[in-house]
Amino acid sequence: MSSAKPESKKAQVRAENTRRIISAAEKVFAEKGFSGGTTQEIADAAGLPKANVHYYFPTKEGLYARVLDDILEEWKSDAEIFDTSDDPEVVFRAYIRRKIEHSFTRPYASKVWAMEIIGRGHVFEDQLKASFLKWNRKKVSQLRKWIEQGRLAPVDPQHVMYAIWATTQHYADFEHQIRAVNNGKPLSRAQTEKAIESVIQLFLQGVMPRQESAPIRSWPE
Amino acid sequence: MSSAKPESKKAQVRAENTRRIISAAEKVFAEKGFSGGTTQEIADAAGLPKANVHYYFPTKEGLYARVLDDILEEWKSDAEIFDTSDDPEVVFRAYIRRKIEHSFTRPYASKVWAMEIIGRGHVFEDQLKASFLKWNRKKVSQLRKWIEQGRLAPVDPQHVMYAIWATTQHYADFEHQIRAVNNGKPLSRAQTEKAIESVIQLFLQGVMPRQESAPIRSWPE
DNA sequence: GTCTATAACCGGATAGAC
DNA sequence: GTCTATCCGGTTATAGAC
Repeated sequence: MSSAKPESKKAQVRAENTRRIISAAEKVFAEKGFSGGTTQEIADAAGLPKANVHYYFPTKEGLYARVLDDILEEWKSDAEIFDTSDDPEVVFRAYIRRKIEHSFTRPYASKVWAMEIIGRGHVFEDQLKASFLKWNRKKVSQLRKWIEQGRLAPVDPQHVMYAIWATTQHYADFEHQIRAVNNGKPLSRAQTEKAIESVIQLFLQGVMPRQESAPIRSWPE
Repeated sequence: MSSAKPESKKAQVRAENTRRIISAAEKVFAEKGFSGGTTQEIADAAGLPKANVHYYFPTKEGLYARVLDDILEEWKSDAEIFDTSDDPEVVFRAYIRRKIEHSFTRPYASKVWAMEIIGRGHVFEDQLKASFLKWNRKKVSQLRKWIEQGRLAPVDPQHVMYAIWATTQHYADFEHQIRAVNNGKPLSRAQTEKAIESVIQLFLQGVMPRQESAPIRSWPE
């Protein structure tokens, strides 16, 4: 009576439980790996009995695949700027920033993806590869077009993409190492901003100094 | 009689078995993670019965720690150029090249390290951190010195190190993803060379085009 | 030092009451 | 849909003969 459709209440509970299980699984798989993370631990993190996890996701493998599927969608949404701007500098700045921001706001996603690829990558191979390759091809041809127009240096566009993914996801995947360097503390907001600026500068300018007042090369071989 | 010291023969067998077990463990842990990789699988890969693996390494955890210890030594030896050259361009070229070469010749090492750091990183925290931090500090101060001398652009040296590690180790850690992009085939020697050149160019010059004939800045803020 | 057999334990999955 | 109790396969580690 309180609801027009009796089913919609149940559907809502179902959606909520599903979401919580996936979120808990992302965290557990990120910290323990697929084999190391137990369904019991996922259930505890989701606040449900273990049997309920199996009710929503009959197998651990299936739950894991679902988690990865969601992560690929995040990877894609991070690149939306490719569709809304045609300026390479604007796209690089925005894409790198968004990727690194996500490395701090949703680090588990990046970690699970990394572990999947590092290991044998069965789910990637069987269920995600085709979608990923199609998406990657589109982004790479955008870079290639800019290179042909002389708006990007003549660098291999695929390797540039690899470098963006590597440098930005590093802040999520190697969080423990970075925290150790930072005296055991996670990076502050200001330090996060510094990381973003450093990576952007690397891509836009490299690390060699610019000779502002010297039109001829002043560094001998 | 064929050997002066009777013990040395046994010591030799011991050294050989130890080496084979560590090498097998590196491979198995890289492909399956710490929890997913079984001692049985490691024993099979080493060509020994499982009980013998336990004879040399009483616990799986201890074997894993030993594998990681060896990998940190490799990371350090990759940076030897920092001690033999004082030219930033030479050092960057050599360090990046050597790191990427190792990503192709010994990919399992990089994968095990990555998984350890991505997960909770207990062994890193307990046994490797101090040695790693000391080594890192030394390399970073070398970069900082060059920046003060104006021989490197004023970029944060620690983030430059992160970027080098990320981009070079990516070719080992994300090998499956890269192979998928490359039509399922591992990179050829020529493609490997292309990867090395691309990453070196990224660090030395960035991706923005150079205006060779324009001595004054032509890019407005 | 090597190997077979086994102990002790744990985790994914399910049965079946509610 | 939810939850308790349980099964079953697999894993680390060890005992003990050779």
